Amino acid sequence: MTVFLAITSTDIYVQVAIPVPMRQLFTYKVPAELNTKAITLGERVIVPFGSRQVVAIVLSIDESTEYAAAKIKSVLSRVTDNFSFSPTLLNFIQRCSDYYHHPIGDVFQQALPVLLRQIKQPDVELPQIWLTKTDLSEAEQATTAKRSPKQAELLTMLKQHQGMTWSELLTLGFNKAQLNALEKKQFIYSKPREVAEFKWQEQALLQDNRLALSAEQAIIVATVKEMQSQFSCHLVDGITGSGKTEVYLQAIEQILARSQQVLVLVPEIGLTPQTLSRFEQRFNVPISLHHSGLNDKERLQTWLEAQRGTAAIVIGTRSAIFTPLHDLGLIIVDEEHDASFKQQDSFRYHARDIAILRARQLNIPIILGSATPSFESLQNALSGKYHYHRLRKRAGNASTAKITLIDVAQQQMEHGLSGTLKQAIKNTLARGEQALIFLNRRGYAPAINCQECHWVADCQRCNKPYTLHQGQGLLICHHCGSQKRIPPQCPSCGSVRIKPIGQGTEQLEEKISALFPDYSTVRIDRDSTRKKGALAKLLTEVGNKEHQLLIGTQMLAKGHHFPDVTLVAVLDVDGALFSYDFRAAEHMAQLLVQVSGRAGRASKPGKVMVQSNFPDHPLLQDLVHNGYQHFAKQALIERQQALLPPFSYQALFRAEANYPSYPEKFLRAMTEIPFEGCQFAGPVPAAMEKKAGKFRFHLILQAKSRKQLHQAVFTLIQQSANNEWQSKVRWSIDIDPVDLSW
DNA sequence: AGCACGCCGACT
DNA sequence: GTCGGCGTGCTC
Repeated sequence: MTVFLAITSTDIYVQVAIPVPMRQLFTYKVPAELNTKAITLGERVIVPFGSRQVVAIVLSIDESTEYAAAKIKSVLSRVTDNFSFSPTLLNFIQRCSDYYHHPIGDVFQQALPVLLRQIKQPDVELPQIWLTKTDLSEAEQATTAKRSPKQAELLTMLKQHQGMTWSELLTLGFNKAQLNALEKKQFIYSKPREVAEFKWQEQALLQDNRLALSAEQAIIVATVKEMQSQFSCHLVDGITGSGKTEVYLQAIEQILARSQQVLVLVPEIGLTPQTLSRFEQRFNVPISLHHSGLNDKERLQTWLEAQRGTAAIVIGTRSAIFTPLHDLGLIIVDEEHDASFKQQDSFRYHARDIAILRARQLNIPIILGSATPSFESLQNALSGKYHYHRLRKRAGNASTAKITLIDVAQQQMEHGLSGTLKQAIKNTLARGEQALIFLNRRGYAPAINCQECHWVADCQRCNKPYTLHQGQGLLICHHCGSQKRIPPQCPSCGSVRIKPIGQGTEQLEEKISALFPDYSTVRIDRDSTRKKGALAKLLTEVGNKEHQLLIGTQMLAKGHHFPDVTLVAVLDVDGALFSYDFRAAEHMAQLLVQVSGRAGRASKPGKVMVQSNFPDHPLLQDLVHNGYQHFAKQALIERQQALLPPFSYQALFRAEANYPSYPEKFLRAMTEIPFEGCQFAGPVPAAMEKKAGKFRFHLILQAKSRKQLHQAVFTLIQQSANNEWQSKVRWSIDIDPVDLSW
């Protein structure tokens, strides 16, 4: 039909998504000469937009338009590289835009590799892969094995696989020098990878290291197999060392055996190498990577290999959920509770949540794995919405450190360190073992309490702790917005020692090495590992015991195992117990359990010591004595009673402007109309109220059902056009917000 | 988000 | 006199 239209040169109009934060499509005319080969949905076109040109995506093709003919411009050109969005991916991205109420053009922008968003389209080459030559001299190999073990390791790796890319090898920890050396010795050569759809062959499975499954594991693999052509969501809840990865591998094998592709999502910090290495040991199939260590060209190659069907497995971080896999058969989200799956700016999607959306759309299974499942996933599992699989048995030599609480209320503190803890660190170091001091930086504004009697300033109306806004010397309730001055004295005991909860560890990093001068201290955080390969280097040094005392943040809680670290010290958990952010305790618990899985080994079990002013707090007690699951179930009961997520649904409206009154007024105007089944909390100043000279306010909308939430958000967006403060503020929507502090 | 247009302050 | 500060409005 479209061909016929082209012949008679009837005008064709397209509605396109433009990379601007506007909730609308734009209509353009397609000149007949550009439509000789009929234009298709999902294609990219270059269009004039204002005074510039942009790459846009075709979302509808029409024979007529409602838009004023005089204002319509023509498409300048079509991008003819064949890499357009498939109908299913188009639909997926549109559904993401709808779910998050985020401008469609911006969503497409994020789903498209940087190089394909540009007017000047890249020259696409096939990725180079490295292979071993067939006529290797035994003698020479033996010499290499002896003289350069790392080269030998690389050679073995390449022998097992029919072609690996440089980015894979780099991610696995090899370097260019090793590769060059092997090439010089004429052991290996490179060539472009052919475009061929991945097809399962027997030698794709490297049999030798397949593990026997426990009964628990076998059931999961069998269940996934049974459901492999329908949507089903499986939560695999298993402690560190319980064999989650083996379950993934065998589930993946079933899918690969049908020549289908697998997408594996991992958290942002450094888990890709470990995952890749496990997968390479098992499968001789093309694996493509998508993580922050790759450049734009490499990411484009992953995207293209997935689309062409060359890649059998794609391993990637958050944004890999938008990879255009050609025949996707299974999605795995590892460490599904991890906060890095949620994007925290512009398009605030949660990769785990939309991964479920994508699996549902494609009628395929999805596996969520974690030792500390998010309350959302746990609730879905407990309620029967997901298949719930627990792995309780630990394989062989794995260990989990025990958590103990140190009551610091009555102790003399030295730079945030109690005497008890200081002694424990000393003892650990004296035994020749390593200690890790964990700095759990607050991601939330603190409450205040009395240092004498532990009275906490609560909002009487909401029964929630007030949040301190130091700048103004005010306490603000982040629930109802009520404010009061900081009391000069404790209303309970009259003491003047009123302090923010969870502070006083700021300069610790500098002081600590002074406290233990005989040992080498190393800091592992964002700053010290910014450089490429820096983290790997530090981890190696720690493994070699070049450092005895490690100081680190969040990132040390993830993935890496430290067998010789037998003491993990967590200096302060109290902030999480008294936060207006109802998820603070959940995150704290996940962190403690994750670190406890990082330390020690069976022969040398680790210990986690946690300092608190409130060691009797029921949540802490529950976690320490009954474990994460029990704690989570208890906390879920509290959430249910308080009607908090996952028993209700939230949207967070953020607004910012150069004057404090604008965002507040803008958001207040939104609260004027009530919505069925919905409540507003706020507007309140953001915990980080003034950032980059802008004043920021928050408004939370909470609804009993998803439907009611979406209806209300939809209406509020419509009405915002008439909001008299609308032009004075920048504002955005966060559906299912997880970080309320900024 | 860009980008142009426009209307006021301190410069060669 | 004009260069440029950023407030405002528009983009098919």
